[in-house]
Amino acid sequence: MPELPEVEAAVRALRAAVVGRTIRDAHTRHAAARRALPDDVAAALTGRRIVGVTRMGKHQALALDDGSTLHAHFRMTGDWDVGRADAPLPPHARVVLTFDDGVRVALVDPRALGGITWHAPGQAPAPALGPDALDDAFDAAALRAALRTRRTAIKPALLDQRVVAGVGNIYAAEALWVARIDPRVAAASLGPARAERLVAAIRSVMRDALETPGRYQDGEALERMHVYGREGEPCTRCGATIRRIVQAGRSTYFCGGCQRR
DNA sequence: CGTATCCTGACC
DNA sequence: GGTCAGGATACG
Repeated sequence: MPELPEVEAAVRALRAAVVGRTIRDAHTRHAAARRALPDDVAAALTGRRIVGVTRMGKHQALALDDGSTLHAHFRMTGDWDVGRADAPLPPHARVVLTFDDGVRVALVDPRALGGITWHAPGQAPAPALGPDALDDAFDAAALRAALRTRRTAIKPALLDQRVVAGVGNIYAAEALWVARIDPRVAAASLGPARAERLVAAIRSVMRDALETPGRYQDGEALERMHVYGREGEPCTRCGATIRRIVQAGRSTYFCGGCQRR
């Protein structure tokens, strides 16, 4: 499910449930999850205490008391299920962590593209990322600097986590609509004024989503979208028809009327 | 840039 | 049966 706002909500729930708790059992329930977290590595987690949970873009890091890190990524369909250890396990639970106080956290991930990996102290858990979309370091100057050498269109560039961390396919489309920028515009051609508008739009789209409970696959969340999933519908701003194109293999929705090249 | 790949489920 | 899906990476 996750772009930055959904991951942030998941991190907050996880943090409240597990910081200060000690792992009593860790195991995987799917071949892909086991490749990422082999059985012996999972077994060695017993006795480790979680000392902190942080988010970097869409990545999550669970700091352990021995200086090592559990790195979690939801990819397309991951989410945490937090509950009691004696409750029935939800469908598609791929990794299960049980804690000393009876709390159980499961990585629920129907497509099993996400996962948890373990990293020894000093090993970087996440790949190099650009500034987090909600970080003050993400401003118009930083965005333009990151885009200057790109030869791609702005929309696929926004999905590159080295440009800005946390933006995904849905909110990239929504932010470009808010900023009135055509997703096909060359990334490197973005001027100062449009970069400013785009940064502000990304922030506001992320903040709005963060403040709204629920997930964006819910009908209620999709109703708030201005362009995503709305091919053929009239633009709420100018009335022109929302279009769908494919960029870098992914759907892009935009309004051909008020999003300018 | 495009394509394929990792997976499963929903939908046509 | 085929297509598509919120992500990311590897390769041509």
